Amino acid sequence: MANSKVLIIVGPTASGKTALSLLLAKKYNGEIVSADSRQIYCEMNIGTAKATLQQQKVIKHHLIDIKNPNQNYSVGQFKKDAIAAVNDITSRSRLPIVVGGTAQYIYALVDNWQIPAVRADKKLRAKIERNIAEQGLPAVYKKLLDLDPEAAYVVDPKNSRRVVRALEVAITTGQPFTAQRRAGEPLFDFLLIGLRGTPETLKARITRRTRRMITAGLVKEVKGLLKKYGRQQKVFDTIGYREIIQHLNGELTLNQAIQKIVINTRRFARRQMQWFKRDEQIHWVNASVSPIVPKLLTDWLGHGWRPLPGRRGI
RNA sequence: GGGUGCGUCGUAUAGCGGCAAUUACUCGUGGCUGUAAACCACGCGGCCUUUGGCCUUCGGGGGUUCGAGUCCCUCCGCACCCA
Repeated sequence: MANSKVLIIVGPTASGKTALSLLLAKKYNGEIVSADSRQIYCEMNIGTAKATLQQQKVIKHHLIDIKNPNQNYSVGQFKKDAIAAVNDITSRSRLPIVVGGTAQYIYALVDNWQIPAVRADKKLRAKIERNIAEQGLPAVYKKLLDLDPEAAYVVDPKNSRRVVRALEVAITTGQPFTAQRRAGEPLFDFLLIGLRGTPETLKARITRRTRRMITAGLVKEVKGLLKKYGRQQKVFDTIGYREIIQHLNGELTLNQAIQKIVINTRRFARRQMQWFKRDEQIHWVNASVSPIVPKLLTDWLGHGWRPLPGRRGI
């Protein structure tokens, strides 16, 4: 299984990952596995910049629209689902192409994170959070260190979410959290391609894409979601959705909301790059028309794989 | 024309005469193992021999004072009120 080839395409939002993945999937007989924490959700289409239904008809997509907005999802679940999808695609002699901007998901797969097999426990988390509110975060952090001294080196004492999770794992399993989170042997033969552009290009693309989303009916999409699921869903804390919700609440004009979406998307893109820029195995490409890509793929795939005829200009 | 108020870091703000000057956001750097489009930390006038030192700052100019972002005068700009 470790010999199975898996192509990974990463990059910040609006860098052109979708377009590139569609081209490569066509040319190399591939199927796409989305590694995107928001495209997981049904009915969030415009704001998450999903491939269109038309495109999904041509190229099979996995891990898109697998949850409703009122359901939770997580890295651990993603890792399982992604492995299953990759194996399924490989078994049909097609090339799995994992595409996405959720770096945590990407690296859970690529670095084979051994994620503690403890699901989010709402009640336990609520209880720990109550303790934090009553006794303060430092006191709760001390409790964690009692159960898991090694956590001092790994868990950020100021980040209550991380403390809550570490405690949740330690309490549930009776084992230290830090003993359970390791990286494993590589699962597949990965090739990582990273898409990036100059900050100016990216900014222009983001601005253009945001306008296109509005034209495509983002406000209507958000209205429909709110009507169906209420306002409280965690997923609605998503760029493009939360600003439109603020607009619908009367807190922002539509233009202000659009501006905020653009700004927040740019910040998001920068944060995404935090992960990717320190990964030395990524082959960086500046635009989806780069001639380097076919060469990389040919070298990596070897002779077993023949590009399908046609399709120039990748 | 008369009166009042206001001009402080990219923006918005704090600043009873001892201040390189508050807070928030933006911005920058970094972290992240089942919430990750989330969450968290640090930095943000300049220079240096950087647990410290030096220089330049709070619309412009002048004054009072050992000492002024803070008080006084004046000019410029903005806002509002009366004409």
